[in-house]
Amino acid sequence: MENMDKTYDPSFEKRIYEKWMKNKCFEAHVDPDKEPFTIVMPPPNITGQLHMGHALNQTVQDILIRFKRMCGYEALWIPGTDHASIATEVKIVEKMKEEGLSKEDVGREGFLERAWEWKKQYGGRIVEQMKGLGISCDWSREAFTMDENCSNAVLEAFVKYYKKGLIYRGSRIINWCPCCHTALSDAEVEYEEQKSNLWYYKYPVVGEDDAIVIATTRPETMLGDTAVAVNPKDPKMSRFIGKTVRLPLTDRTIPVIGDDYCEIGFGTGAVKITPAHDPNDFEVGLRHNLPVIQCIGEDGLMNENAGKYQGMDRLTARKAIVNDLTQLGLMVKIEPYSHNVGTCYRCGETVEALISKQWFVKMKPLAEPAIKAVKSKRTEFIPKRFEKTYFNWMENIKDWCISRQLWWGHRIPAYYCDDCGETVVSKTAPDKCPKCGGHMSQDEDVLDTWFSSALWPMSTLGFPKKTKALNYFYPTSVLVTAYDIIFFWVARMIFSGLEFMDDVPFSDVLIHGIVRDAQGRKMSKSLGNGIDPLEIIDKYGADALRFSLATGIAPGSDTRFTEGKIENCRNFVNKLWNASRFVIMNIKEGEKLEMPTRPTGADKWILTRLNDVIREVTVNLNKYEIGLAAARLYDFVWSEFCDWYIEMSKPALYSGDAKLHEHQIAMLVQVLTTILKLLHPFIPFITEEIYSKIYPDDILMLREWPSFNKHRVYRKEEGEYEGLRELIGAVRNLRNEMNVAPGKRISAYIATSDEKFMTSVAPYLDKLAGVGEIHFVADKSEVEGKYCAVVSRLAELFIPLGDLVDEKKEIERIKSEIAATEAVIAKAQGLLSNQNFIAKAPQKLVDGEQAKLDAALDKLEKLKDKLAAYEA
RNA sequence: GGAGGCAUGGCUCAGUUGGUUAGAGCACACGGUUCACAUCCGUGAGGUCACAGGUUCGAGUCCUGUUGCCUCCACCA
Repeated sequence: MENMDKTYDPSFEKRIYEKWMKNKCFEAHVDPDKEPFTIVMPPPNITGQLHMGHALNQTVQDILIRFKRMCGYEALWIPGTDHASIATEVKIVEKMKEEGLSKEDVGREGFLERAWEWKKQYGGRIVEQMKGLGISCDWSREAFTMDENCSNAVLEAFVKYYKKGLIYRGSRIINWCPCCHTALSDAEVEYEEQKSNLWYYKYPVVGEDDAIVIATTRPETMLGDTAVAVNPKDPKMSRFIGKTVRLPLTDRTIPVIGDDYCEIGFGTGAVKITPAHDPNDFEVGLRHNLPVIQCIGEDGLMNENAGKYQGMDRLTARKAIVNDLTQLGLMVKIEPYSHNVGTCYRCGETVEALISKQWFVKMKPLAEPAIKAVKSKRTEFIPKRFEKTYFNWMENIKDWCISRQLWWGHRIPAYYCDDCGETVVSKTAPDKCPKCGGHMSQDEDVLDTWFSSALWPMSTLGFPKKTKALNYFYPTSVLVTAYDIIFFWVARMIFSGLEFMDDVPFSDVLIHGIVRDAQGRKMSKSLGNGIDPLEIIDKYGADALRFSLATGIAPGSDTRFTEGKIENCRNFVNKLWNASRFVIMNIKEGEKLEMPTRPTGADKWILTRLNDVIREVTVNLNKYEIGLAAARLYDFVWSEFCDWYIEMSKPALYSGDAKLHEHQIAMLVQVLTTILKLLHPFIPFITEEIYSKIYPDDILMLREWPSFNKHRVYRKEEGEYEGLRELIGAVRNLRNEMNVAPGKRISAYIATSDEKFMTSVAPYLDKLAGVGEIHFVADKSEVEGKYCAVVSRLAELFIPLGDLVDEKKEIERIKSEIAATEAVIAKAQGLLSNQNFIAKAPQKLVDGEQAKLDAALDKLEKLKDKLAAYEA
């Protein structure tokens, strides 16, 4: 048949992808006769290009979706990209900076034009990258978080939440990034440990010759202090309560209050309270009705409340204040101190706690059903331990700040009257104020990017429209994502789904790990250790990349990407290529390739093994144990199909007997095509390519998944051939140890209880162990001259090696085998003499031990005979 | 402070509900070029499964404790 190149070259991948696209293989449709299986892709940010994490994430999803599609589900995988409000805006601002432009220079309109241009460029590139990976998503449904339908979903959600009182606008203390110039949600703040100091200084008590020492890591916020708190139960400090202290560097005095927020025994026993710049202090301020004085502005600079420090940035002001306090003799001591500082997850700038008027989602009422949904297993996490993380977050959740002072994103559908200040929240802009008829202006801010992501499983299926697709495909089957966005995304999708669809967005959440570098470090831009999936695809092919990502992964665990692993997987793919090449080049014109009705012993062995593989791979894929499934296939294809079955097929193929040949090639084709199907979800390109060489008019990805066939399981033959493999291994070992030339064929005397079987496998002994000539004997007494013996459960082989036999070596070999056999006997006897074992262990195991013991005793006897013969 | 994970040959990892002699890849040693594949084939060496207890007929696997590494959450100034 058709020639295949000697070495696997993945350049056919593009052609195969086009074939799938042309045949609309990825498209799914509402089909009431079939059960849907749906995945929505976590939309990659349009900030740049795909990294290994995306490749892993998408490989996992593609494996699942291809598997389920072959299993007969109406399998829908919806692709898309995320506008990534803040992340993209940061990138665009950076790029504009290179041109010497700022956001203000180009204005809102101009900026948005640039953003859409960016989306077109990077979003398009990402799609091309995804196609290169071979993923089978339905591109006709490709979505973008800011396309028309997703935007409608956002409007619908915002307005509905607002009408229910679940969205409100208010002045609260929020996280502010002075660099991105926007509010952030709690989830968007990352804490990192920084070395700093703890400054101790005095606040003099008014009217007394006394002072309270406070300690702080942020002296610059003292200008916003409105109280000093001590614990009322603290015997040393409670006397200060009700007194007033002078706030140094200002002309203000502030009260000393009692509040158990101040912990006894910690620090100096007193803590300065700055409600405007610390969330805890803000709470204390509310309890004591303290004024709020903001001294740091949104630009990160000291403001008009900072007196002479006005205009300084935070760190400069800190130095100046420390200096001034020292000059005044108020500084007591400075200690080195490391503590966690909140930073912006996008730009890394230290975030500032500020009081600001923002929009919030009230979380408690939404969290409650979301917790219930997971507790009642409507949604399950795999692995389960992540449910704990989820509960912990949901149970301690605070209101979600959703407004961002950015331009790229969904503009908040709130309108304020220029005249009377009336607020209207509506999907469409009101022409005039319903109260006073004045002009209404839309809120300048946009929504947190995660607000739209939270609606993704619905909005991609048509929500807010009640589409047939939404009805059929929702709730989706499984969400596949890394553990780092459980809070950002997974949790928020769950409460949004429950709120708007009255149902969870997905039944399962499959959490995978992150891809690390060879040293186990996180791949990151700053370390420069990222590996570009595209380069790997260029060098090794997408299949090799996919297989290396799928091998050895376990739910929830990180994985390392190493050059060695990718090479190994490329070699595996090459192995499959060559095995297929062997099969295909041996197909003769006109041969029937259907499954033969009368399998031989070796056929029965491989069919039994194959059926076990089908069962295990299917079970593991259903359990999301992708790594186990991949490893099982790897081992089976390489060590059983290639190393044994193909080798065993050669005598028949080269026999010159046309009937034998046809039977053998049909078997090979049948086993191979089953293997291709099983491997297809993992390495779709090469399997499709090979399949097309056998069945040019067919498409593998649309074929049915193999099922376990109990009529093709032959345990007897399986056992016999496993025995044969052992025996051949033992002969090979002997040949090696005795330095028999690899090409040299040897003869053997065989003592066996099953002469018929041993006769039937004679060709294999010849081909695989170089035993060209066999003579059956009753026992060793019939063997003349020097020989070595191989004892196995099937037979005893006596191999005359003439002068090659080194008696001393042979005696050593026998002795070590006796020792090994005795160890087996000792263990089995130990177990079998233990009454508890007999009574409590499963019968199958007891029988197994007994059989093992009998075989070992028999073997030992023969070995001992042999040894005695030598030593005599 | 709270929660979770990991610890298996030189390296990277498998090992599912406890049950043969704990597996694989890489690396290593020895041997191999006609007949699919040197991106290959055969053989071999290498492990007290972190440590200490416990449960069990039986523990790499379950429980308790110890040590070391890692992650997430909280953020007490």
